[in-house]
Amino acid sequence: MSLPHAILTALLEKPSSGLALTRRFDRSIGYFWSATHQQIYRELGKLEQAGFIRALPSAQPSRGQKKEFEVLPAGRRELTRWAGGEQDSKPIRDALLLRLRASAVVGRAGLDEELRRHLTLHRRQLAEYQEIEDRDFGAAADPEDRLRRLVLRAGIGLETFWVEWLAEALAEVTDLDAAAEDGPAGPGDGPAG
Amino acid sequence: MSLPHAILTALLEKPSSGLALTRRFDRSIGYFWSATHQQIYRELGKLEQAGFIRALPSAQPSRGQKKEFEVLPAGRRELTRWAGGEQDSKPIRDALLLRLRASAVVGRAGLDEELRRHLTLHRRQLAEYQEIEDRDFGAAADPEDRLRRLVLRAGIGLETFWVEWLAEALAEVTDLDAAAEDGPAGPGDGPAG
DNA sequence: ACGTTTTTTGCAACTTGTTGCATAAGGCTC
DNA sequence: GAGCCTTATGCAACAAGTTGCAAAAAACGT
Repeated sequence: MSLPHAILTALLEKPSSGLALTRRFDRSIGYFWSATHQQIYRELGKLEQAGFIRALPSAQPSRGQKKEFEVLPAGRRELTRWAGGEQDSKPIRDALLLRLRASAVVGRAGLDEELRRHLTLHRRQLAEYQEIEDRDFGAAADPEDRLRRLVLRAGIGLETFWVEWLAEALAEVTDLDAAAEDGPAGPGDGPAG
Repeated sequence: MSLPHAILTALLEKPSSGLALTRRFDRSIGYFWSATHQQIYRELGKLEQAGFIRALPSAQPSRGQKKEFEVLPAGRRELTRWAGGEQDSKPIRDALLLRLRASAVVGRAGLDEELRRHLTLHRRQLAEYQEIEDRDFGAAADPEDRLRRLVLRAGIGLETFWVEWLAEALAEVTDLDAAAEDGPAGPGDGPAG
């Protein structure tokens, strides 16, 4: 729904080719709006047809040959229009939380390993974000960078939350498994479900 | 990808009709795995064909007539199998963060209103979660409820994070707008972008 | 008994996102 | 210059999610 606007933003920050965009989506923008190269190429085609962007004249239209895009005035207007409206954040869809809920019914086999795995992943992501903050946002500068830093701090806050929650969850599950070994077990209970 | 497992979990917790499931997805399970009634009916059909669930014998197969489903042993096995694997949480896709990034390029017109709107929404959601915790999870009880409470606490933690971040963002944007009124403005700057 | 509303299930068309592969150009190696 | 890897663009088929609507049954009012 907002992929075109993500691309317009990225292209306004810096005109790029499809592959360069894909790379940037893997790094900065993709942290909060991911997209595959397929989506990006398809959307670039649509945006070009809509007259929002155009290929830089240097490149001929041939397959396998780099094609750089820049945003046209109509594209900037469209992004401005979109940014003036409301952005509804859709509800969470988190498979790990779903699995916890499932584990309450069919048993907790392997749950602690999975929690530990996620803990590692989120710690790594948090470290990456903090590295970016240290590198790119030393002293708060112009308004543009202060807004971008705000976005980064959302990422840091989210990862911090997950790391803390996962630690709490791990402690709880460990406690449950220990209790199941001594005491009697209820239905669907026990570490080897 | 995990909608069938969300439904199996819900049906194991309590056999239900399609509409009843939809209602429950609007409340508890949908807080971390949302689904429309369309998705649910379609998936119920697939699950029935796969032999994972069956309609309770009482109901005849006729349109507009309630049809309750229960999970068959094969369905429980499938859910157990799924819960034994890895659940990859997909990257965030947050339109508000995207908009912040866009606002850094095309101006901050209306940004503070939007932040305030989200703040209200997240405060409301947080209150709803806390009400559920107070109502349904007084004293920590059996292992099943302790796991479900853990899930709820993830929701509470996430909403708490957003409320805090939005307050921080609002302060930052207010400060930027104030600075733009006195001092000189850079490119893409100014409260009326 | 009759029309209206609500409940419940479902089809069809569409949009968005994913996966696997194809194709072309350019550079590197031998 | 033939083979191979990397870069770069793109098609096609599929899977998942959304939107709008239809239609049968039940409940309700008069």
